[in-house]
Amino acid sequence: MSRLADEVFRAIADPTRRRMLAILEKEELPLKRIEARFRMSRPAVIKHMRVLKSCRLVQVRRQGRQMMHRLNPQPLAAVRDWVAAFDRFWDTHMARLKQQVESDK
Amino acid sequence: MSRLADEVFRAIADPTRRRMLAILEKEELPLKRIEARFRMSRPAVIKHMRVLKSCRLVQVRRQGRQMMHRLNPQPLAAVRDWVAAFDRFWDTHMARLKQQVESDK
DNA sequence: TTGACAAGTAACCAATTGGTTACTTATAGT
DNA sequence: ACTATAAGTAACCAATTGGTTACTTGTCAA
Repeated sequence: MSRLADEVFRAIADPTRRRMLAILEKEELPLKRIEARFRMSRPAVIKHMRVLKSCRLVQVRRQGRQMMHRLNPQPLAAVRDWVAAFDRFWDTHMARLKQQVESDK
Repeated sequence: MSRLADEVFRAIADPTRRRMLAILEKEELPLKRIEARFRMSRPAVIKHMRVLKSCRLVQVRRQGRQMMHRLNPQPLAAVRDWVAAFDRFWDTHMARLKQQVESDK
């Protein structure tokens, strides 16, 4: 598994960071607007954003003295794909169970 | 978000635990067979399994003196669903982009 | 050019995490 | 009853994590 995928799994492990992504899903926001939504200091928010940026889940552009943060869901594809593999496992097992039930008739 | 979902996100954040799930995807295994696949002590493996069990990703049954471990992918549904919400975001943005491109013609 | 404001760094701290070695418990087989 | 084997706990440790306060940097606007 790629180093970036590892980072994404780590990034979304924290509930605060998941909330941050959910907030950015609705709109692009400057740091101070994000900050206002959390009961923690700015440095704490900045650290979380650093984690999200380093795995490309959040992208930033400067606008005057504000840093606009926007969501980039693309790296989540790694998570989606990883989970999907287990869906197939699930299906297989359901099929086996069904087969067993059938043969018991 | 539910306490169990939080635990699942934490559980799959660790690459070792993801590998363990991948191994159990293929077959139900006793601890010592799992242990044999990792270069770490038994207590370390047991601790990882404890995390996986506490969020129901792994279920255990006794068979003689062995503890058989099997995968239960069901809790991963929380992750699948959470990621799926962002797929919709992605689609929306792609649609907006397309619309923009269209109107530029 | 100075004042105000947004963003960011530095240094620190307590709690959690992922690992270790040494020891214990439980079950099977002779 | 004894021995070997599988699983598990206890106690510890270093590194990482998620937070803090105090201070710095960068940009706009008067």
